[in-house]
Amino acid sequence: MSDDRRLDVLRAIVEDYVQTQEPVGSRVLVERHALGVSPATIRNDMAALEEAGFIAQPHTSAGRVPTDKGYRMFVDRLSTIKPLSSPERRAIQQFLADAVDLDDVVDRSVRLLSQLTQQVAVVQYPSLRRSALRHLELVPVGDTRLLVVIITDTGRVEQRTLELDAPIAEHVVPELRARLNAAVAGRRLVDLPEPLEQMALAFVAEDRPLVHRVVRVVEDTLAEATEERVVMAGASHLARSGTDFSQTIRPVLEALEEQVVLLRLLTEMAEDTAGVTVRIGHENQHAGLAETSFVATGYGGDGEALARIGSLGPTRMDYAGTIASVRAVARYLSRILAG
Amino acid sequence: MSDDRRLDVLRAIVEDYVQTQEPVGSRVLVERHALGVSPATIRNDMAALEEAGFIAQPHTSAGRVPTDKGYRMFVDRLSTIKPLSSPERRAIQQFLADAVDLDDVVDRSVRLLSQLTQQVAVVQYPSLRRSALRHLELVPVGDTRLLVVIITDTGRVEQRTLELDAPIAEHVVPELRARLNAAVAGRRLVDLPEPLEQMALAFVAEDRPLVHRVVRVVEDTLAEATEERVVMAGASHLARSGTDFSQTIRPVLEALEEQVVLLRLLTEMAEDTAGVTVRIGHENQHAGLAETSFVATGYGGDGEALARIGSLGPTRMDYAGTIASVRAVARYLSRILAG
DNA sequence: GCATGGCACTCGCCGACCCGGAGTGCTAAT
DNA sequence: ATTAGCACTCCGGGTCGGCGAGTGCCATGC
Repeated sequence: MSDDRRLDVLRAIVEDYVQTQEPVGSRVLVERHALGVSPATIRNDMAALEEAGFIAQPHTSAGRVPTDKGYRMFVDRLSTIKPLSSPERRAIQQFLADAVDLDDVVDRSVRLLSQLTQQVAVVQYPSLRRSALRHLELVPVGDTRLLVVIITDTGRVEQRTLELDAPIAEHVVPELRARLNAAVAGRRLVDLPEPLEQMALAFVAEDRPLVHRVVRVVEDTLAEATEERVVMAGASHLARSGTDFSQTIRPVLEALEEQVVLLRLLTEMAEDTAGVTVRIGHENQHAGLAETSFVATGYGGDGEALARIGSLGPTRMDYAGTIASVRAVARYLSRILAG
Repeated sequence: MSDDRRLDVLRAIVEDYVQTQEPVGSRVLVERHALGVSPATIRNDMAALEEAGFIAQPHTSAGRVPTDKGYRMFVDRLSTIKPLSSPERRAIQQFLADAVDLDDVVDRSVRLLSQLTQQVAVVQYPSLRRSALRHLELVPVGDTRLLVVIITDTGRVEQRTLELDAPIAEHVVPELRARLNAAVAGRRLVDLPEPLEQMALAFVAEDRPLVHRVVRVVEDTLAEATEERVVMAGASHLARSGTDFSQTIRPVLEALEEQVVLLRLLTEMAEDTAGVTVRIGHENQHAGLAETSFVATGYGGDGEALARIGSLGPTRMDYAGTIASVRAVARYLSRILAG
């Protein structure tokens, strides 16, 4: 018995099942793939694969269906990554390049990926904590309110309103603005605390409280992991016809509406920016996602990813194609943000 | 024959059908409602109602189901608005009051409404064109780029990057910022063009090109109807079990993913801010929404609404409850924005 | 003239039944 | 180790009948 052939059989089963959505039997397997052996032989291999937990049969005498473990093996052994066609690449590049600002870039990316994979796409905004700051702006609003606008080098803009106890002294704002910007410009969040503390010392004692409050807001805003934003598109693909998946659609939609769940999905994956991570079925923590797989990778930043992007679909999805699409969009997205 | 009773019958049919989701027959009708007549009498009325197009029977001998026209009549005659319970009101108020910024307010509103109605909720961001400007900020980025940040009195923030041909003269930015703000502060978009033109004249000729470009960006940004933003929540409610609606779910999800469709949905409704508008089934232009109804109203602004908020569900929805919820959320939302 | 009771009729739904086909596992032979 | 043959299982689809809900109509009563 050849282990090699068994893996071939597994691969063939996955491929056929993904395509037809129906349990695949030994006969059609030899017909559609050049396996060079008879159905009976395949049956023996299938029995072994089932014993090992890679495939299962829904009913006593139906064909076989891959299990999560089977998909896992399939994905791990997946060597052939189909590259996208070059018109496809150009289309992606062009579409992303037309974006006018960060919101637009992210929006286009998520729609694009959803379109390419015909699945749900998820994109995380470039992380604030890992971005560098480009500019801080202070805008007095009325007497006792101060609007703090934070602009990062990825083009992300965050705003916070600050309620003050006492009216703002006129002279403080311009000075604070100048010093703040001098202190933070070009720095990443991680490197911020000390320069900011230093800067605060430069003010006269009576202005300190205000300065400290502003500093705190800036730090809080940048630190809030909660503020990580995630956008999603293509939910309608979940309702693709001809699949019992439509029974499962409710919990999936519910999961996808929870920012928290989306975020965990994206961040619980391996930290290396190079590779593409695949989570299959029950490997996802969330119960509602037990029948879905998620393919994700990082984008932006060198070495350490700025944020992540991924595609979610039924476990019976086209893994090779999805991986290729996710990787491609991530690459062009990184390029846009860097340029 | 009493027309009054016929309307009662129609009302009873709608109420029962909304509750049970099943065609309602003459017998159960007299059992569950105190109509004071026999099933046979009801049958006559039903025949008349069917003749008039208010109800229909799915199969020759099944109960009756309201048509779009029937729902329309029902809604138009709907006098009893059930007010929300006072704990409910308090909960709404509290939940919205906890919001930290505009994004948060809108986000909370849409989730809240979705929760209350157990349907899809849609909220439009306060319109830029109708908002007043609070502040304009100019941030030079590098030598040839200028970031324009626009802040409205509703707390909305828009940003645009401007690519310039020539490096920016240092002295221009502060002056421009000051004059711009003097020109626009507190004004609504509609009233902007002249003051801006006037202001541009105050600059020496060589700075005019830059000034004009900035002015143009501001006007364009505020004018772009495209930039109207709409957020949606509660898509999972579409997949509520026990309804053939799950067959129709795909086109609905597709429609809801199109910002354009959402916007049309919200803006094609009557312009009066006071009332709640209801669109039933085919009254919605979009084909995918033929089996849904949409309940919406305006919020913010006095007299003329700043933006709109609404709830979308199957035509067989609880109109009275939905109308009450939409109205309640809109009211509190307006209050928050005004305060 | 409207309401009502009675009655025949129409269908849709459900369970029973049956059959064909696909697929398997096993065994014996190569 | 592979393969052909074969008996067995079981799902899916199709047919059939009976049941029940509901209707429309007619004759009757107030």
